[in-house]
Amino acid sequence: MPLQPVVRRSVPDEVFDQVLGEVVDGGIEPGETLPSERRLAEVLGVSRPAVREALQRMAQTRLLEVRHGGSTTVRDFKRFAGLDLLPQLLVRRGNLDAAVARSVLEARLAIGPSVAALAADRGGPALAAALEGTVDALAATDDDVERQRHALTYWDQVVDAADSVVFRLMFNSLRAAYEPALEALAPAMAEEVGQAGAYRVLTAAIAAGDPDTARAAADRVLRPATDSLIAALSALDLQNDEEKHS
Amino acid sequence: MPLQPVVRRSVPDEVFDQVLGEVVDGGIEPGETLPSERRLAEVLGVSRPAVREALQRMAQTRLLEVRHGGSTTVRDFKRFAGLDLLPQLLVRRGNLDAAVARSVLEARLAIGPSVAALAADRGGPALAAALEGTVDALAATDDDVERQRHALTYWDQVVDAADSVVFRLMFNSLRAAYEPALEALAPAMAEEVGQAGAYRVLTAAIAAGDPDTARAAADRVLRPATDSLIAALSALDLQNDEEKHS
DNA sequence: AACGCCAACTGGTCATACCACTTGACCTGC
DNA sequence: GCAGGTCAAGTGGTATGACCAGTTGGCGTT
Repeated sequence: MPLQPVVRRSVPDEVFDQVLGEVVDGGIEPGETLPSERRLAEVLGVSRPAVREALQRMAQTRLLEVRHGGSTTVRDFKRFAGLDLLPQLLVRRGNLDAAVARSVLEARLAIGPSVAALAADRGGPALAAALEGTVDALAATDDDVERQRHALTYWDQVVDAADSVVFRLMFNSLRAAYEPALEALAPAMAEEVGQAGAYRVLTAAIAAGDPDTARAAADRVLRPATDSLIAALSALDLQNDEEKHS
Repeated sequence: MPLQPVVRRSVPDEVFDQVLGEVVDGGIEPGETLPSERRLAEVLGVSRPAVREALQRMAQTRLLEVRHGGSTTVRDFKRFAGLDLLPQLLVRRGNLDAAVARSVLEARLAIGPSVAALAADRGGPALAAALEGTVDALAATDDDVERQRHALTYWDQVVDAADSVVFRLMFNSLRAAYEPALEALAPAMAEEVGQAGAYRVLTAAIAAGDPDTARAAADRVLRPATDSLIAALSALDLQNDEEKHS
């Protein structure tokens, strides 16, 4: 087995994860109050600053409402959590959540073509050369993990060219959720990143400054793997349901 | 003037904002190291735990890289920041950033129709009734602020029906950026939220379970205000440029 | 019964001490 | 001279205890 970097989990990290689990898995309903910081510190066997740091981080993502002098209440994460929570929802307790994964694929398919269209509209000649270089690199390797990285680089360049802060931030959030599982997903994504030709067509459309063609080409890059993965996820889901009922 | 709730800014909040400003405005380049926690505490005249809390919160949003024993370095927020940073980018130092606002409008126009299509595909009969009720409420008031709130509720219901975690989280993030400025934006959005008819067409398409029609109808709801606002922002931008050069 | 005060509890902040880790200079042995 | 190990200094990580500041609810007064 290949050597892995040791994971060093700090105390606040641990507390954060535990409280997050309670909130996300419904152990504490929205509107309920959390135990006081002192009490939590006592129960968890850690110092109050450690608890405090975890709760403040959670408050920053709008999952808690902390009131000076009053109690700390849990908010409805489905209504208030931002996209930065995606990594924690995508893989919970070490398992991939099929419904979340499906929605990631759907979002990718919905947004990618729009970004490509914007890039076609705004990208200059330098962009085309850069994209071609990335596709060349993608085509030059046989390793699926490497190919995925090149594909990520490719989309990174497209997003840059789209010159949209919002899409850039969305891309960053999605990448943060995706990258940790990149190696595990290599077989599943092999179909997509193996199609260098589709990327070349997209590159040509972007280089030509043709938004509509670029949109369609991006769809052709993303759709096949999206469809087959969603089908696979559905099958997995049915299977899990059967196991539960047996 | 109407009484306003007092804003209570905690010490870590203040530190967070200051450091964030340095990072976002380029006062500290990516890769550079931050002063040590003790040093920062001394310079800012606050305690180390306060500094620590601010830095940890910043690290959670991937804007800093904190290494135990080593130094804390600044990361490139353009590459790593998630969508949750949007509120702070949209309005910086009290001013609306035109480029960011434009990208919000673009993203809204690109994503809204896709979400509507998903909702049409997945929504049941209960959804149609709920949406109609919201449009009725929207049509029943003359106050632009109230109308905006109803429009938000409308989209909230659509996003719910789309049954997609990712789009839900994106919507939450966008709303978090949008709501604080809701009152200021009332005149700008009046054009859109005044068109109850367009919402009714969209509602009918969703109720009919027709994704393609819903997509087109959503586009018609969002596009007019999007186009005119982007035009207004461009004019504003040119004007600012002229002021700079004069 | 209504009001106002106050004690108890909550989060907010600070100072300080010590632990754990990284770094780089220095020193050793070859 | 240089590869190796050693160690001190500096960094972030954690804990403790104290006190400030705001909220809440009960209890007494009116």
